[in-house]
Parts: sequence; C-alpha cells; structure tokens
Amino acid sequence: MADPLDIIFAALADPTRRRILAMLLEDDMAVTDVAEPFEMSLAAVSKHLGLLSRAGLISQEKRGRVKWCKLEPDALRDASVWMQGFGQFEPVNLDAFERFLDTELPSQKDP
Amino acid sequence: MADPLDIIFAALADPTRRRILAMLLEDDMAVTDVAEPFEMSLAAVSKHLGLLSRAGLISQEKRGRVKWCKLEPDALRDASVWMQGFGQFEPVNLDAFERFLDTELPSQKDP
DNA sequence: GGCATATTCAACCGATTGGTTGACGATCAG
DNA sequence: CTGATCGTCAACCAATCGGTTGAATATGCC
Repeated sequence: MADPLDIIFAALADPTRRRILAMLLEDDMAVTDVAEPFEMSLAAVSKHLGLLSRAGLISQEKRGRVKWCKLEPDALRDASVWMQGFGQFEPVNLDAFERFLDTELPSQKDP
Repeated sequence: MADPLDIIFAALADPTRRRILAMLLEDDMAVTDVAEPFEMSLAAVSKHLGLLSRAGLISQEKRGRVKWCKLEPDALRDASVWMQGFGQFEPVNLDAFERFLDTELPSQKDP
C-alpha cells in the first residue's frame, strides 16, 4: 500500500474511526476520553487511533501521562481533492457557493 | 457494515478500484475492456467491479453478452458531503471558485 | 448444432482487519 | 516507596480481502 490515499480511505471506511474523527472535530481529546463512549476495549480504540495517526488524519502528542489526539484535516483534504477530480458532483459545491456568493460578496450589489 | 459510507470508503481504499473509476470517468466500458490494462485475472477485476457496484459507485447493465459498466457519481457525492462536514479543507474549493469567478463573472469588471 | 467470446462462480490461499485478553512501561498522587 | 491511572504491546481468534485457478453459464456467430 504505497499510495497515501489507500491508507486514508481505508481509515475512513470504519464507522468507529469516522465517529472518532467527528468527536475530535469538537475538541482535542485524550485517548481514554475518546474510548469512553465506545463499547469496546481501550486497546481496540488505541489501535484505531494508531491507524488514524498513520493515515495522517490525526496527530498525537503525549503530555505527561496522557496522550492528546488532534484532528489533522489536511489529509482529508487530499482525499477530497481526489474526489473533486471526478467533478460530477461539483453542482453541490456550486450550489453551496451560490449561497456563499450571496453572503460574501454583497458589496457589489449594495447601494 | 450497515452504513453505506463504510462500503463506499472501503471501495475507494483500493488503488485498482480507484483506477477503474478513473477509467470509467472517460467512458462506459465492458468488463473485459476494463480488465485489459491490469496485470491480474479477469475474475479478479470482475470481483472489483462487483464491489464497486455494491458500493453504488458504478452500475452494470448487461446488453447481449457484454456487461457495460457506468460510473455513478452520486455515491461519491455522499462521501464528499460527509467530508465537507469537516469543513476544514473548504479553502480548496474557495480557491477553485476564485478562478471560477474570474472566468464566469468578468462582465462586472469589463468596461 | 457447435464453437468461440464474455462473464461469473466456487474453492482455495496467504495477508490483513477488528476485536479480545493479560502483561507491561510510564507517570502522577500520597 | 506504593498504588492507581494512562496507554501500548503481544499473542491470539474469526472474518474479510485480494488474488489465483478451473469449471460453469450465457450469448453470439456460422
């Protein structure tokens, strides 16, 4: 598995890991706190975090005896860029951007 | 694996399958033609196509004795939407849209 | 009918995955 | 020092994956 996209998409293919990413979206968390809502062993969650880390989707920094997990959205962006290459679903973005334009660039319309 | 995202991301995690999707981006193809550039058995490629089909990323229609494969970008869009939920990489789109604006809305700048 | 083409099926293989448990190394608190 | 907490490691297990091969099923051509 050379291509980083292999590892990134594989990491995203598990619901536990996607849920972890969503949790980290709110705030950085310690490993034990990440594991708390899951009905599985701490070791299992630790493995998931290791996988997410190897995929570059999160980073882990040990401070004292607790290891903090932080979302790293850059890797996600790589995957997103690959998908954008297909272009077929660009209309979704176009639609969002239509609204974006309405709110972000009203100065040209204002009196 | 209940969540369709599980199957979609798992399908995208394999380089062979991503390459197949890229090929189908150009045109609809028969199974044998899809398999041609790959250094693996036809049966293996057939399995990959079955997986992509189950993920909803392609559709297969049998006409005569050949089965045509067609890209179905809607499933990809589902995955893209999930990623957009993270929002952190939106700047990429913004950048693309900046260029889009330059080419699509020059009338307001023209003399 | 008889043969070639297109595709899948079935059985098998080694590697990987997602989970468990129990032992282990760090680190903090008293 | 002692003990509790945080986290990983190692060994194991069942299930799945990505690939193979060989047989089987359609379908088209003459």
